[in-house]
Amino acid sequence: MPKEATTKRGKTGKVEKRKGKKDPNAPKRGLSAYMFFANEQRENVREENPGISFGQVGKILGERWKALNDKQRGPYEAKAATDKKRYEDEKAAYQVGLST
DNA sequence: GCAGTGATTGTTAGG
DNA sequence: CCTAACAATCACTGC
Repeated sequence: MPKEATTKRGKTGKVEKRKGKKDPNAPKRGLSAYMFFANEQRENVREENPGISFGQVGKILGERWKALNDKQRGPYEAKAATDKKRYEDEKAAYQVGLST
């Protein structure tokens, strides 16, 4: 079941910006393909839709994201994977400080 | 060995 | 300052 549409926020509806800190270094994870995709589309989308609020851009961005083909998401996923590696570094260092 | 869980990431916009 | 839809993620953890 926990395989719904990935649109599951917490419980009350909060997803990001959690203040509760549980890890000492909190290695945070890497970004996601959408983050990189948005980084480029944000300029393009907002250009085609000047004056629109986030509600529009946000949704449009999401639609365009999937509108791309798997190969188009490739470069984005690639960045996501690269960023993930970046996180791996923190995680590694973060673990080192834990395993003592 | 398996399962799901939570935490996080970035955009824009406005009160 | 923060949240909200939009999407992916995916490493970590517990028995």
